Amino acid sequence: MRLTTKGRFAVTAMLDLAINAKEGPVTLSNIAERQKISLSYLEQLFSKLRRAELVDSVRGPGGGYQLANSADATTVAQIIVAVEEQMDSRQCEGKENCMGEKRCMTHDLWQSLNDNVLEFLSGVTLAQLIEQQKAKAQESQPHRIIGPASAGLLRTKSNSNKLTPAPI
Amino acid sequence: MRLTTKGRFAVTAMLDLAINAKEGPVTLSNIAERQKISLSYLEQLFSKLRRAELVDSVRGPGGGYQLANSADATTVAQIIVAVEEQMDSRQCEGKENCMGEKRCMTHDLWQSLNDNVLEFLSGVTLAQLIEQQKAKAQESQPHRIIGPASAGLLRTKSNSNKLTPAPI
DNA sequence: AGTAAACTTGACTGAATTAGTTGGTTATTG
DNA sequence: CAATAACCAACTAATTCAGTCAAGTTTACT
Repeated sequence: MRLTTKGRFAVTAMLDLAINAKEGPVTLSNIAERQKISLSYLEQLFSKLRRAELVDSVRGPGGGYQLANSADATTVAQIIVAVEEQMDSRQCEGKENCMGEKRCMTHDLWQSLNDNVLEFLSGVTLAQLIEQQKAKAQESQPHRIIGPASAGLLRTKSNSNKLTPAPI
Repeated sequence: MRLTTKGRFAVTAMLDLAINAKEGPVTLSNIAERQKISLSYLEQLFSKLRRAELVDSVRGPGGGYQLANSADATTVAQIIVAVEEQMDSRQCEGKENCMGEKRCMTHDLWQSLNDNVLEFLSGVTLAQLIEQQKAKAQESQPHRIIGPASAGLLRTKSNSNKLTPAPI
């Protein structure tokens, strides 16, 4: 998995959709205007989002896009996976005995790091982001918004707790 | 923050360093050979790593690089921040009243997402990665290596647990 | 002191990705 | 039929990624 501005744009657009498509579909031109993202770039992104079945499209006048699932069933992880390319910086491209002896170190290592970041982002839904947006609008106090969402990470089935968390 | 192959290369190289620089510094040529990364690309990466004070360099014959701090005081987050460019896909470039009314949505939103991923990666040290590498070499059973390291995420000081984790 | 090993730096390159543009076509509504 | 808006494909500029090349500098060793 990869984290670039592309994924950010996609999540931003999906957030806009979740907020503004309560009654009827929303056009990409609207999103483009509100979020200051170019229309054609949005088209590319939503083409991927549609193929990933995260949004539904309605053609013709009065048409536009809607979330395919509810806002609390749509995770940031889904959006990013749908939109970002995946990275493969292993010198072995899948084959097993890549470095001869101890199999190139990065082989599984990054896979698990990926999995963990992904699992973290799977714990953050659009609904949560919207709620935080509202909450912040009232309090207007910054810092640590999504923090507790990381509770999603606790769903790890494993239990071998050999690893001690490092001090910051 | 951003996650690309660049950061992966850097972490891989730092891991190699941590493992092989137990006695005396290690040359980039050695790392390049072992990890199959181009020497000059490593030079660029280590230039940044040195400026970030994550490695010490020793010049002259017999020289090379060493970790500046111990392996369990060096986190994946530090390495990635040192090496990756940072992303800024906000249409407002820092100024406050960007969208007029509700300040462009992405303004703090991504900051907190960033912070959380970063905090997660701060919980993973080189020492942990090495240990897992060893452990796996014996068992040779894949899946879920870093999982429990996410315990680092529990260090969130906050308590307002309004956000319920979403089902996968 | 001289020299060679090794790091350091900068400028430069091709490929890939990002972001945006242009110019269509199809489907749907009125 | 005309307007709207999704869909689609090719193309472009800018940026980043990854690597190359060619200097320099520092240090150790003879």
